[in-house]
Amino acid sequence: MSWRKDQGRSERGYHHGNLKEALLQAALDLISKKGPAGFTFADAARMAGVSPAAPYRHFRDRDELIASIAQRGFEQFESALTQAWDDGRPDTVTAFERVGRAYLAFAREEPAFYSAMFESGLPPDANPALMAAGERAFAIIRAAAERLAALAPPGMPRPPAMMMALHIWSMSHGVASLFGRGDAARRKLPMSPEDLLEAEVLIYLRGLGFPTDRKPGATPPPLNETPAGDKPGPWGKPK
Amino acid sequence: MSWRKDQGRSERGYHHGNLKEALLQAALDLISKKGPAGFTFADAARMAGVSPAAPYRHFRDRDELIASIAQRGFEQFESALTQAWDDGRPDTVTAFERVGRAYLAFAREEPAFYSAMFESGLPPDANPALMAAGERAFAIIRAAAERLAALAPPGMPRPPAMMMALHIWSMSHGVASLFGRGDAARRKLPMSPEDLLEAEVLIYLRGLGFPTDRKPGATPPPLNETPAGDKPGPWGKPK
DNA sequence: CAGCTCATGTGAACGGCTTTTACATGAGGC
DNA sequence: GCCTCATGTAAAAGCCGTTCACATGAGCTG
Repeated sequence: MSWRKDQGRSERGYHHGNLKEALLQAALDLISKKGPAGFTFADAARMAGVSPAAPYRHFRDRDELIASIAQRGFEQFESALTQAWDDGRPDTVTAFERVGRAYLAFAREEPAFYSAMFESGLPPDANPALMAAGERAFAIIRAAAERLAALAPPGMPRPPAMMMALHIWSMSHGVASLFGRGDAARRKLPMSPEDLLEAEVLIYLRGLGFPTDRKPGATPPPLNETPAGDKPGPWGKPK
Repeated sequence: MSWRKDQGRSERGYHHGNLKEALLQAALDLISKKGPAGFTFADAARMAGVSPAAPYRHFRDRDELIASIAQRGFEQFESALTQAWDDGRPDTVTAFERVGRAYLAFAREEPAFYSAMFESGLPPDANPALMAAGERAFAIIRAAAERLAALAPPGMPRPPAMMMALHIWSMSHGVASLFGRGDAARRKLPMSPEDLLEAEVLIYLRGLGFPTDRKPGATPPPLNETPAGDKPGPWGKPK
C-alpha cells in the first residue's frame, strides 16, 4: 500500500512526480478521441491536474509532445511487427501475412499512435530520432521482404527486396488509413480490412510468382487450385 | 479594361463581391503551405482583405470551408480520373495504369486538395454531399476495375471488381500518402512514386492472371517474357 | 429616380489556446 | 540543517474561432 504518488491523481503536492508520463498518457487518450489536430496541450495539462504552463518543463512545445508520442508509437510498432514476423516461422509466406495483419491490428487498436505517426503533419526531417524510429520499424518489413525475395521461384527475375517492402508498406498503409480505423473514415466494405489486405498481398505475391496456398512445396503457376478445404482464391467465393 | 472588381484585390468598397471564391482560393494556398491543420480561418480572411467575421457569411464555420474544399477536390479528382481512364482506350490495362498515374499526379500537384480530401479528419458521415462526391470519384476506379475484371483470362476465377477497385485504391493512396507529396514525408526511394505504383499495380494484375506487357493478345502465364524491347519485369533491371 | 430591403461586411467582445516570464516550492545532495 | 535547482504556478500577451449588434450599399419595386 505505498500510495505515495501512485497515479498522480489526487493528493499530490506542488510537484507531480511523474508529469511527463502522465502527459504522454493524457495525450494518447485525447488523440484517440479527437485526432491529433483536436488534441490540446492545455487539455492534457488539465487532465494531469497541473497548470497550462507545466508541460513546458517537459516538452519544448506541443509539436514535441506529439513527436514523442509518434516515436514511442514507432517503437511499439516495431516490436509488434517483430513479434508477428517471428523470424519467418513457420514459413516465410505465412509469417509475411501475419505481419500484414499485425500492421492493421496496430492501426486499429492504437489509432492515437498511428495518427501521431502518420497523420500528424510533422516535418519528418526536423526530428532525426523520430525518423530513425520510423526507419527501424520499416526495417522489419524490409527484412521480411528480403527473406521472401530470396525465395523467389527459380527461373524468374528476382524482385528487389526494397521495392517489395515499399509495395507491402503502401498496401498496408493504404488499407489502414482508408478503411482501417474503427469508426473514422468508414466506408461500406464487402469484406473486413484484414481480409482485404490479405487478399491484396496474396495476389501481389502471386504476381511475383510465389506459391500462395500456404503449402511450402505447392506448384506455383496453376493459380486456381484449391488445396484442401474450400479456398477458391485470395478472395472469398466469387458468389 | 473593366477593372471593376477583377481580383478582389485592392480598391474594393464595403462589399467584396466575390468573397466566397476568394476565401476558397486563399484556403487552398494556405493549406498547401501549412497543411489542413495549420490553416487558419482568420488568415484566409486577411488574405482576402476582409475582417475575421466576414467568412461566417459564407461558411458556417472553419470545418465547412475545409469540407467545401474537399468536395471541390473530389470533383476535380473525378474529372482527372475520368480523363485518364478515357473509357479504357487504347486498351484496358494501359488505361488502367494511366489512372494510377493520374491519381499520383493529382496528389502531387494538388496537395491542398488531397489533404483536405483525405487528411482533414472531418467526420465523413456528417457531410452527405462530400461523401457523395467521394463516391463518385471512387466510382471511376470501380468502373475501370469492372472492365478489367471482365477481361479476366478464361479458366480463372473472376476476381470481384469491387475488391479489385479497393485494392487499387489502397495502393494508390498508400503510395501517394507515404511518398507522394513533393516535400512532405519524403523518404529515400530507389524509384519515383509513379514507377513504384506502376510496378505494384502490374505485379498485382499479373497475380490475377492478366497479361501485363501491354500487348492485347500476349500470352498470359509465361511471366518473364520480354516482348520486344528490354522490359525485364514491372520493376527495372534487377541490376 | 426615390426608397426599401436584405445579403454582405465591420467592430467589439468572449473564451480558449499557446507560449513566455517572473516567481514559488520542496526533493535531494552537501 | 541548508542550498540548489528541477519542477510547478500565476499572470500576461497574442492569436484564433465564433457571435452579435450594427453599418453599408446592390438591386428590386414602383
